[in-house]
Amino acid sequence: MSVMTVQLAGRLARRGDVALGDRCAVDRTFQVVGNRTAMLLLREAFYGATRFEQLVKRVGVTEAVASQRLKELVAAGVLAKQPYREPGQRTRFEYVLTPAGHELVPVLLGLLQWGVRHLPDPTGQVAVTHDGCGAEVRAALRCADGHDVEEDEVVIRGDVAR
Amino acid sequence: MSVMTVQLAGRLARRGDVALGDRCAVDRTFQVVGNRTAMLLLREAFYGATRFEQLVKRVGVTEAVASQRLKELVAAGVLAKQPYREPGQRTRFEYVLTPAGHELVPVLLGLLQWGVRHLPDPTGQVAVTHDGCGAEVRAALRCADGHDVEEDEVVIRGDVAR
DNA sequence: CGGCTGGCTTGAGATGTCCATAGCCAGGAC
DNA sequence: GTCCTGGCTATGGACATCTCAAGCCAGCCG
Repeated sequence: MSVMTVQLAGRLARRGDVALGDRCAVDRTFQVVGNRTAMLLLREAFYGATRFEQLVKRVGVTEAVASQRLKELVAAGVLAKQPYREPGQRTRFEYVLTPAGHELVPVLLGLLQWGVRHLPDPTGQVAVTHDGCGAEVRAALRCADGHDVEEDEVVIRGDVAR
Repeated sequence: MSVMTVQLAGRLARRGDVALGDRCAVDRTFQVVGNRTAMLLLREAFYGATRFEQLVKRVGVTEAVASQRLKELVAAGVLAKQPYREPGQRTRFEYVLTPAGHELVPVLLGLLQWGVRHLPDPTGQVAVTHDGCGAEVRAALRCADGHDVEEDEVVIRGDVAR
């Protein structure tokens, strides 16, 4: 077990040409939310849709695909499948964001906002703003101590078995 | 042109079952960085790789795919293809993040950190920390006025032609 | 000149993700 | 019981993306 520190940006410690530190965390996350349907399901869950039919209609995907992706999202711990019963109805299931799912919201809104800024839709304009002050919202980096973190202050450290 | 406000979360204004406000910004962004190779190329560009051969080797993808994705990323304004010349060499090109590309870094690191937290790699451990204080780094939302923005303080407002 | 290297391009085949359509099942409503 | 609805599952085909393998071109090196 060797320990390697990757200091960003530009001052990158590497051994050979292999990406150290990360290796495959981005890959693994992408296995879960790296497809259109999963990301749109996540968006709709964030917007407040919970029921299967609702999700299918809003995402605009077939039931087969929605079913498959929802299963994967539940397995990955992004969504939870919870029973609920409306009066006079049988027990059904709804899909709600787990705490881990909520942690993906900055990523989701980062993608949304980036598209709004850099790939504008010619047929309509969208703004993502802060409810209190009306200013534009963007994804940023913050550390657990509450500091704003700039790109060059990020350290990715990996204890990678070799 | 009608204007609709989508207030999150749970207190969502909708008309019918169509997602308002966003419509397709997430989709459009996903056209650019919604595939494994593009995201990994972005990661390596962030880590400091610039040359074609370097990117190919580190991402672990074939030259054909790398060439294709790099072209798309350049077309989308995420990377810039710049000429450079090492002494005694002919002019070559390097790929560097544009300002728009740098704006995707919080998204990229958000995905990375989410994978580190929720999909741990059994063969090694990785940490993403703040250089100054050593605390864990995560993606968060911040508005242009500098406020921290919570999930339920986000307003997505769309002027959507119908 | 011919060889080598970096930076691609092209083609064939595997795999993944999508859509459309159809069908299954449980449990109220009748 | 039969119908209907919500929530899936199954099949087939289209298209995107990946891999492997081969080849092309520019320019420096000998």
